[in-house]
Amino acid sequence: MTTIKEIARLAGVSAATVSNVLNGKPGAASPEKRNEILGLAKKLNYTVNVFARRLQKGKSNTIGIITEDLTVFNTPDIVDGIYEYCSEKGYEAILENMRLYKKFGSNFIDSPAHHGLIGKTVKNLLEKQVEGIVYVGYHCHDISYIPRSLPVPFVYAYCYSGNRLLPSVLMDDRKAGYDVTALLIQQNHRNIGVICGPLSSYSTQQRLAGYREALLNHNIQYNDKNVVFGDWEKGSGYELAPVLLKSGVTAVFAFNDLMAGGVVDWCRDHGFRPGVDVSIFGFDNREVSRFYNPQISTVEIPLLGIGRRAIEIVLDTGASGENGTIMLPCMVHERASSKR
Amino acid sequence: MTTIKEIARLAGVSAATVSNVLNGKPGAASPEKRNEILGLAKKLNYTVNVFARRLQKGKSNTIGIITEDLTVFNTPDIVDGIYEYCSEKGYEAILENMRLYKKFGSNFIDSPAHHGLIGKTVKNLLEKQVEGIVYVGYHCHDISYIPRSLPVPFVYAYCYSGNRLLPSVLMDDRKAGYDVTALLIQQNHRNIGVICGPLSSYSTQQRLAGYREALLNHNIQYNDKNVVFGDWEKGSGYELAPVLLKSGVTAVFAFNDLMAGGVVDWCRDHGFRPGVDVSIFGFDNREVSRFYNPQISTVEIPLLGIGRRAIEIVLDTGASGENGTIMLPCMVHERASSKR
DNA sequence: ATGAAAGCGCTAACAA
DNA sequence: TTGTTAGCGCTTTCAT
Repeated sequence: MTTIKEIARLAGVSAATVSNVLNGKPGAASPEKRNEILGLAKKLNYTVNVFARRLQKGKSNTIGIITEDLTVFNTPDIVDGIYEYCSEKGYEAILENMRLYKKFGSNFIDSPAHHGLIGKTVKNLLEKQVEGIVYVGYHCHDISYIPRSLPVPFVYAYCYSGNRLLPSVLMDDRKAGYDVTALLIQQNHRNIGVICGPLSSYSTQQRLAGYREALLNHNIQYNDKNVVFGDWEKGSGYELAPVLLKSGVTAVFAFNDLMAGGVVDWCRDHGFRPGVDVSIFGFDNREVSRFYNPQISTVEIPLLGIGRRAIEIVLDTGASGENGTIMLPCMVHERASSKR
Repeated sequence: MTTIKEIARLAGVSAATVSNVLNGKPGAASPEKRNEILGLAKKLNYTVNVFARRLQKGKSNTIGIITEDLTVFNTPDIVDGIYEYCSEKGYEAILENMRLYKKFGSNFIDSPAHHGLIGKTVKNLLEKQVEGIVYVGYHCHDISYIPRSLPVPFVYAYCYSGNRLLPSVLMDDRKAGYDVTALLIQQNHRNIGVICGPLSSYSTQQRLAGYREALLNHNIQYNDKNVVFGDWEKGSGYELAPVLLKSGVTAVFAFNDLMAGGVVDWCRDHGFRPGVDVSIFGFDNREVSRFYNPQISTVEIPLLGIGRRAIEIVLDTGASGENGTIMLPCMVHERASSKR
């Protein structure tokens, strides 16, 4: 690797002059010298060593991203949003992928081992002089990890610190639950079934709260027979569909697209026409929802926005909303599985 | 940020001693001094500046990854494979995401603007002293970009340099085409329809070649009425299905899962039972294929392996196979859409 | 057991 | 217009 020194030697000037010329300082050298230096740099394929530069400048212009698992479906878009904002602001991003899901499955979350791993990862990032960190969860869960005496801003994205000690950016699950329910009510459904995820899930709780709120606001009696709990997998949608449909619901709101797909299947296997006899809603706007037949109505999570907002807070140390938690609105997509 | 110097001052020793102690050099200091230094480091939350260290050591232990688009479905797993191998070898990875697909769509590929962007990205990585680069395509396409006088190894993953000047790692599309066809033949299909992608696509050409080879090896006449060309979208599968089925094929091999889904839909809409009256195969093993009803038989691309192999070549400057192109075998998954 | 000194590649303040 | 000097934080001889 060619260095400034070498160019200086060949051009017969000092390293300082080369540095100045290469950095475009006006009047750093005579036109001839300037050209000579530039020519040498090109010929020798000179590349600055950004780390030497940063060391000297005392500023890294870099932030760190920690992902729980890059291969879980929502993560890349969040990361993408972070990168997007960074490049707009002239920042670099370093990505640390913990590969949690692949390595440990779901039970690992918020365990001491998990906290330990985060600590190690944070330290690693800190050694690289990052000026802030965004932590990207692979689903919305509570995470009580608090880095001890963190010298840089730290924001959770797509997960949250239940103890509210660190800012988080999430989608507004409650509002989404409300919106879908209100939409179905507006379409004259009075008996709306819900297939939740496990009750322990934050998203389940929030969406369910939104559902109840919408019923209340429209003077519809809440009926707990209409609320059942699945496990986010397609199979549970298939199994729970009859429970709801036999008790007379005219619409089913499943809390993810996979379970909604299960409902669609059950309907078709048993003579109910999705989108005609029964309206079906999913959640997540996964690829499968648009691909399915019929296409499944769903709710899009503002992933890019979550990423952008999180890094925005980190960099601008900006307004962090009430309780340090920011909720971004989701977008409802009506498709054939629910259109009337 | 605490520095070694500061600790040295507080402990009343030299920076060299602190460095040695912190790096675990045996006999660097007396036990008491040692403890004092370690204690101070902990108390002051000391973190090494890895860049200062690297500058001094003259080695970055870092490789660069360039992705065409991180959010396109196959990319994260390839990246994951790269990270996995790196962490095994104690290497760091820097990710540069060009966001091509999101920003420009498909026409951008291999255009001068694209080459310019790659050049810029490579330069960027080089400034960070990477010791090698893996370039990850978002689909298998030719890319004629050759970095001029690259000082570090450069490998294409999931795309290839048609001029064979740089090594590439790909899946073996031809073999996959052969395997699926042979499997169908073995299941007594003699009239096998194919829905390709556009003929300009490398994967299309390869898989089609494999298809023909399998027919040939089993003494089945190739019939070009059985080969049609779609656009990778579900709709084209739906439209082309009748073209094939009405001419009497008993099996349809679509070159991606989306188009296979379209075939399934058409069959169901017209009284053909997928997996019974007609066998349907897709390609890619996307989430949708397993989610569909019936589940779609498909071919899994060894994404993780492609990533691992690519970085392996970069780091070990290892055996780069014939023509510098390495083909990794795919895995066939038989599911309900084709089981007999 | 401990430290002084040199230097990695670069930039910036100040001189000349 | 050009150069000298100093130093970013760290590691590594080589002395002591």
